[in-house]
Order: sequence, then C-alpha cells, then structure tokens
Amino acid sequence: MLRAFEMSSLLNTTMEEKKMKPTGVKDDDFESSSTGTDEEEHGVCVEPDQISHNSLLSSEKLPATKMVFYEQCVDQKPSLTPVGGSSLEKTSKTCYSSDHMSEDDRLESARAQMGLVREENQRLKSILSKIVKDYQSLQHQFFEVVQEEKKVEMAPSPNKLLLPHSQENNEEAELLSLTLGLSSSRLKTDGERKNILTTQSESAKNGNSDLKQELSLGSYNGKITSCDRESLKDTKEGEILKIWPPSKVLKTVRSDDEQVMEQTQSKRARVCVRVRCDAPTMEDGCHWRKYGQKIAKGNPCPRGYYRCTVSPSCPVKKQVQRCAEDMSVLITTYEGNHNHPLPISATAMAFATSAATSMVQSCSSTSSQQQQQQQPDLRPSASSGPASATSTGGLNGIDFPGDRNPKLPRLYFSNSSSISTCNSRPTITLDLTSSPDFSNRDGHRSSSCFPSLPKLPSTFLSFSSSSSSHLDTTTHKSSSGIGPSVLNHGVPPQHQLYQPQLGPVTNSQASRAQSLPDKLGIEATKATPLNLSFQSALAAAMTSFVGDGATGFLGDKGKEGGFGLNLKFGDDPATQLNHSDHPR
DNA sequence: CGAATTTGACCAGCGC
DNA sequence: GCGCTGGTCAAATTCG
Repeated sequence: MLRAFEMSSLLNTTMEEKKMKPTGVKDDDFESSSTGTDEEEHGVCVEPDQISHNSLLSSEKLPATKMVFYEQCVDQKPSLTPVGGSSLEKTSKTCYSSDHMSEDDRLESARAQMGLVREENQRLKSILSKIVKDYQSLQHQFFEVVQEEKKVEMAPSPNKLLLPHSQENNEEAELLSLTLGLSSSRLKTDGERKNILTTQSESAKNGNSDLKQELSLGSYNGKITSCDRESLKDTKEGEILKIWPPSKVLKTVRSDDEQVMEQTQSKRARVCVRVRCDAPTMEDGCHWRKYGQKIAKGNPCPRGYYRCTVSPSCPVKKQVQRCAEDMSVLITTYEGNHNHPLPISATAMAFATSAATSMVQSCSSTSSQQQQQQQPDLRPSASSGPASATSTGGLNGIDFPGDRNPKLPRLYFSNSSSISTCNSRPTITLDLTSSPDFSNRDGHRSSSCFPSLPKLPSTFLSFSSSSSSHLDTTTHKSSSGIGPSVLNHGVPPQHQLYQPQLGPVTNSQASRAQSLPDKLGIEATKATPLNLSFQSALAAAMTSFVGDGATGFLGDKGKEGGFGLNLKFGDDPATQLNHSDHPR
C-alpha cells in the first residue's frame, strides 16, 4: 500500500537523516560494518537480499548502510522481522558483541529511533483504519444508491411502458453500472444492449454473476476482472471481443451512423497533462510505441504520436509535445481507455482519461436543459460555436493528510475549469506546472487562467483523513455525505456508472493505485455530472501524484514541495495550454 | 536480428 | 473543389 511505501520512505529518510549511523557507534565500526565487506572482522553475514523480503522494505534492496539501523530494529520490533529474521537477530547480536561501545547506549538510541517509527506507525495505522472505515461506508452507500436506481428503473412509467422487456430493462440498469466509461445514452441499439447482455450472461456463466463483484472493476474499462480473464482464456477470441467490443467489433453490430458517433465521441475525449519535465516523454507507467511525428501548426516543436503497446488491441494513444512558449513544459495528451490491466504506475492516467471520456460524454449526452438546471453557468453552446460555454471553479482545493508529513507536499487544486458541450475536442487539462498560491487558498485565488470567464462557486475537495480532517467551510452547500451520497444528488443514472472507476477493484494493482483518493473520500460541494467526473479526474491526478511520491510524474515544481494543478475542461488542447501558463 | 524509432506519403475532416 | 491541417501508415533506419 501507499502507506507502506510512505513508511518505507520515512524509515529511509529517518535513517538518512541519522546519516545511517547509530548513536554511539564509532566511525570506524560504522564504516566497516556499513560496507558489508568485513564479515570476518565483525561476523556480519547478512546480505541485503535477506532483508529485502520484508514487506515494508521490499521495494528496494537495502544498502548495507541501512542494515545497521535495521539490525537494531529487529530485536525490538518483531513486526519488522523479515524472512530469515533469526539470522538477522544473530547477526545483530554478533555485531554488538564485536563493538566496543556501551550496549545500553545502543539500546537507548535504538529505542528512541524505534519510538519514532512506532509513533509514525501508529499514526499511519489510525489513518489507514479510518480510511478503510470511510471506504466501507462509501461502498455501502453506493450499493444503496444502486439499489435505489434499480427500484426507480423498475417503477412503471410512461416511457418504460414503451419498452417491451421490463426485465431486460432492469437487467440493463445493472449493466449500466458495469459499463465503465460508457454512458447509457450511447447504448442505443438493441444490438448494443444484447451485446452487453451477452457479456453479462456469459460472465454469469463463468461464475461471476455477483453484481457487486462485477462492480468492483478497474478503470481500464475493467469489465474483465482478473478472475474473468482467467476464465475467459479458454473462450474463443470472438467471445472475448463480445465482452470487450472495441470499435472494430462494434462495426459489425452497429449502423454506420452510430458507429461514427461512437468513435467520434470516444476519440474526442482527451486528457491533456502539462508537466514540467526535461525528459522527452513523461513516464506514466505504460509502454508506448511511437508511430508518428508531426510538426503541428503554431508550435515549432514536433508532436509525437504514441500508441499503448501493453496490449496489442489497446486503443489508447497519446500525443507528446513541448509547449511552444515554455519548452520546459511537456504536454501529453491522452486519448481513450485502456482495455487491459495496467501497471500500478499507469493507473492514474487511465483514471484520468476514463474520467475525461465519461465526463465529456456525459456532458454531451445530458441535455442542455439539465445543464441549465444544474449549472446555469454552463451555457449549452450548441448554437454558439465551440468553447463558448465555460464554467470556472474559483477554487478546488485538496488537502491530504500528508500535510503533516513534510515528504508529502501539500496538494492544492487551483482549478479553473471550462467546459464546452459542443466542441470538436473536449479536453480536460491537468496543469501540473503552475505554482500554488497558498496565501490565497480560501477560495478567492485569482485565476490567471480564465480571467474573463464567469465563475461558479468554488468547489473544494478535501482528501483529508479524519484525524486532521478539515473541510473548507467557505464552500457552498456542502453535502451531508461523502462519496456516493454526494454523487447521487441530481445525478442521472448514467453518471453513477463512473463511480466504479473509483470504487473497489478486483485488480489489486488498480486497487492499490486508486485506493487513496477513493478511500479518503471526496467531499464534493456540487453534485453535478461535471463534478462527478471531475472527481474522477481529480482522484486520478491525486493517485498519480501521491503514488509517485511527487516525483517523476510531476515536474520540478512538484518535487520542490508545492505545486498547483489546474483542471480545465475545454475544447482545444492548445487553447487550454496557452491559457494556463500563458494567458492570452 | 528483432524491436523501436524516424520520416515521408497518404488519408480524412474542415473551412473557404 | 481545393488547400490546409491533424492524424496514421509503413518502409527505411537505428538501436540494443
């Protein structure tokens, strides 16, 4: 888990701060033992590999210098005893016996250090338990919502009487919750429905009929759980394609118009990530193959076209380009949803892109009436051309419990968002390049991104543990609940299917990667389709940020401790990009 | 030698 | 219809 990683980092940091030298140890002894080459002299016989089995510290081989501290810990903290701990214990004692220093001093020093570690451990445990509790609560609420939706679907209504098979309807209601990233509005034809229903029935045949289990899917359009994949290995490819119909498969089922609409919608949904990065590409965990390069108009820097190669049939693509006005900014635009399990480090972008797709589709599928009701400032632009409808959240702030942990930079969303319901390229832009303005973080941070845009009440998202929970009381109309209860307010049924993207997944990797923002809970202040998907994007970004420990994924500014993140919902990536760092 | 990248050609969409 | 542009293909080239 992330916390384990944090703790590992903390341990390492603690050790590094102590210069890896236990108090009272002579330099000579320390150096000789730390090098690990003086086995004869000190009787040290432990290899770093022996220690690396430890669950907390398994991510990296411990350098010999870290072993000293570790050995001290072994005697006092059984929980840290690795496989082969007995030999370590022996080693520890051997090491001590060969030393000339007072054993009491050593023990005292070690105990002091262990006390710190234990204290941190307890704190983390309490946080974790709280998170788990919150998560279970959210899950419970979500299932309640699903049940309610089910009842609503089953309730007789004029519209539903027109439908021939109410049973099928009900079944579809469940299916909707499974079709991650697909809005119900997109499943228009009987062919599509049957396609999905076939998936459901086949899934049931494969012993995965439990709806709840089906709900716990990953973001990679995760309709196939790891369990499913196992069972599906024996099935024909055609059957798999039924379950996971890529656009090519759908061609055989749908009419041309629907096909075009489907492809156009899915193609248009994008997530654009701006990162300060010196590397030619942003390391996002996926494997990409470059298939083209082009000099785009208005930017002398070539734009690279990449395809995800984790799975041969994966439709996800990305474009990588340097910002023309700031060459240090790397612009990565993701498109599509992965149809395969993802590496942990790659799940973040998968969530973001999936959320972007969902949001764009929801915004395009929901009627303008709905938008007017829910977000008066979201003017439908069907008749006014692209990008005419915008909304600007004055602020979206997120606090992590990492506030208390100096290693975790405070995460703060300075969100200027705009959304266009009728545009050629609806794009969510995650701007990880701008610096935060903490001095004005109470909801009135002036947005340099869209200074002329009308502002909506600020949306403050708090990812804080209860131990130091703080919600922004300046936000408007904070809902009573978190998570699904929030999501359910005024959210059309189709939007609820987005939630599983953040929900529990059977894929342990995805679960690990997404768990934090999910379990921490999302306190949303506006329950709109926009915000729902927005949360997904936020969570994805959060996951990425925290999961990477504010390194790699983020640029230099992120590493330096503070960063701002702008989420924008607009039509033209280029336009969005220019808005952020270089307002026109 | 296979995989990955490069790069020019080609295609489709869009505006005029 | 034409030209521009973005996006993709695929042969050539490079790399490990």
